[in-house]
Amino acid sequence: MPELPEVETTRRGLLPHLVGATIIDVTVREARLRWPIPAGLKKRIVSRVIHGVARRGKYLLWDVASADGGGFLLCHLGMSGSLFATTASVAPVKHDHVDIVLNVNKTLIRYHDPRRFGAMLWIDGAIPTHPLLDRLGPEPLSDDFDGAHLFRLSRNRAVSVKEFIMNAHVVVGVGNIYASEALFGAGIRPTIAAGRISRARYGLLVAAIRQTLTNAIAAGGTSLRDYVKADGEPGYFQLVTMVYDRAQTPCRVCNTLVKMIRQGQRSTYFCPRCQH
DNA sequence: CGAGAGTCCTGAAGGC
DNA sequence: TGCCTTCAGGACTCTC
Repeated sequence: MPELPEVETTRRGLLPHLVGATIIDVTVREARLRWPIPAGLKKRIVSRVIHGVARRGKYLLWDVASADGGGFLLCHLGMSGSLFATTASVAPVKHDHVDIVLNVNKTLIRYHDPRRFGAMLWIDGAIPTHPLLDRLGPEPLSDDFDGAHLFRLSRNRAVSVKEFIMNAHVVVGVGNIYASEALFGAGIRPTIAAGRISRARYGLLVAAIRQTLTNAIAAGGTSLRDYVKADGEPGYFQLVTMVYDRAQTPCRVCNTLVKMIRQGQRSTYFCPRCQH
C-alpha cells in the first residue's frame, strides 16, 4: 500500500515522462474514486503542458500549465492505487480507471486502483490551494518537522502516540506501517498518551521517522530504473520490517515475541521489551 | 476542540 | 471445490 516513500518513488518515476509533455487525451473509465473525478477534467487539461509534479504528503500535484490558465491535478493513491507509464497498445485491465495520454512517444499515464480509495481532483488557478491540503502538518523530511513541533502539538492530548503521528494535521506521510516501524526505532511504546512523552523522546521519534522514511525511499530508488515496467506493473520494493506484520515472531533485536494490538481500528506491532 | 466510530471498496485468507 | 465471513488499509466525515 502506498505510503509516502512509494508516493515519492512514483513521483520520481513519472517525472521524466511528464515534464514538458502535452496532454492530448484523457479517458476516464471509472470516475467513482474516493470522490468522483470531475466531469470536466478532460476539457480542463487537454492541450495543456505539464510543467512539473510536486508531492505534498501523499498527494501528488501535477502542475498543468498552472501559470497559464490551467491548474493542478491532485492525485492520491489511496491504499491500492498506482500511476505508471505505458502505451495505448497495452490494453487496459480491470481497475485501470484513467488514462492520460501524452504527445510524446505515444506514452500514456494509467491510473489503476482496485479499491478506489484514491482521488483525482482538479484545482483551478496558479496556486495549489485546496481544503485537503490547507491544514496539513509539515513534511517529515523538512526542517519544519522537529521534536519541538511534536512536543508542542501533543500537550494535553490523550490520544496514543501512534495515532498522533499518523494524524496528517500533525505530520504528513506517516502511515500505519511506518508508524509502527518508527516507534520501534525510537524505543517508544505505541500506546503511550501523546501528551505524556518528553521533548527529548520526541526528538528521538523525529529522528526515527526520518530514518525510516529515508531508508524506504532509498530502497524504492534502487528499483526506480525498472519501476515502470513494460507490463505496467509498478515495481514496489519489498519492505523489510522490524515489527510490522511480524506478530508472534522474534524481535530482530532481542528475540522477544513481537506483539500485535488494535489501535483506532488499526493493527499496531511492537516489541514489549525494546519499547517502553 | 478532541476522541472515537463509521465509511468508502475489493481481494485475500480463513472457516466450514 | 465453493460459498460465506472477516479483515486490511488512508483519511475524510460524522457523532458525542
